[in-house]
Amino acid sequence: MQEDKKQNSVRFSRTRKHHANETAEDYVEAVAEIIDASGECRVLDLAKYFDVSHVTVSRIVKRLQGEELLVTRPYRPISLTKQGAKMARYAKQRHEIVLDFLIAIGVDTQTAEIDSEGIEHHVSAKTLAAMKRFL
Amino acid sequence: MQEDKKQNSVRFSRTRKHHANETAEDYVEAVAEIIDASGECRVLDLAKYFDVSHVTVSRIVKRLQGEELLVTRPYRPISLTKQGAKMARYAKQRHEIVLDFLIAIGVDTQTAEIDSEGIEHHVSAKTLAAMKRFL
DNA sequence: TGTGAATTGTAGCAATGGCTACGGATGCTG
DNA sequence: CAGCATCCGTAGCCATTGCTACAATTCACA
Repeated sequence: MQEDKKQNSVRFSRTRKHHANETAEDYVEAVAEIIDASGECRVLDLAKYFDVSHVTVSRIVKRLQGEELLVTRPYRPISLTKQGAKMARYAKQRHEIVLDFLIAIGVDTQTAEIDSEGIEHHVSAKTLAAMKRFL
Repeated sequence: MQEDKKQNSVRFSRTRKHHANETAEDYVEAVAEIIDASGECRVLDLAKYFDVSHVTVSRIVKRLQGEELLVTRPYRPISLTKQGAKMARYAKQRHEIVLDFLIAIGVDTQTAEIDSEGIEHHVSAKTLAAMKRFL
């Protein structure tokens, strides 16, 4: 019973906290991507990227700045901290492996792109390794 | 640009709403599992299952009753509606396919159990089909 | 340079899902 | 059948992520 409980507490990790992590990963990855593509990243770029209002982006950016994942000043572009860049690299790598893996097992590219976005946050190191072996 | 925006709105489906769906699926699946295992499902059973407080369960159960996924009365056991049972069957099936698939690509059972919980909600019909073909 | 468009921030609302503290129901057991 | 333990509901707090409406800032161009 105790073991079951412990196991579930891992399996169903507390939602709010877990999702905040996913958001952080999505945002740093997007910031890296946007800077890479266009030279700088603004609040509105992220709003378009995630298809949410600029207000939502603004608030999340503020939170992530507090977590020292990115840096910005009012009305200024957004850049990643060292820590944020590290997270972005890791997220991107994981994302690419999941994407390539889905394509490798026969999922069409567009579906693979959609699904990999959702899946990537739930893939442990071990599963990621298994996907790499498969590729 | 419009196309990109549209695509992203699918890829990054609005979090709150999406997560509410995940919660619903997790709960109906758990209710089905608990009833199957012990004959009835109580609030506390779900609280132990998800390792959250009974208060959280109570509120979510109320919401899901409003969505006609399950039925209960104060201080009484919880059962699934027809619609809830259907969702539970679908979720269970999808869960099992993802779990078996992860094991098939070489992930150890325990890790597969953890990861499949998170992954299952993000697997489209097409990806699920690809996993089935692989098995 | 000044003014208007575009961008970003702030205020404040809702929904969801965490929690503790406390009170009411239920039901077992002496 | 009385009382106590267990179960469950309510009140009320917080955090996160949506939103609209409005205010402030920046920037380009006339």
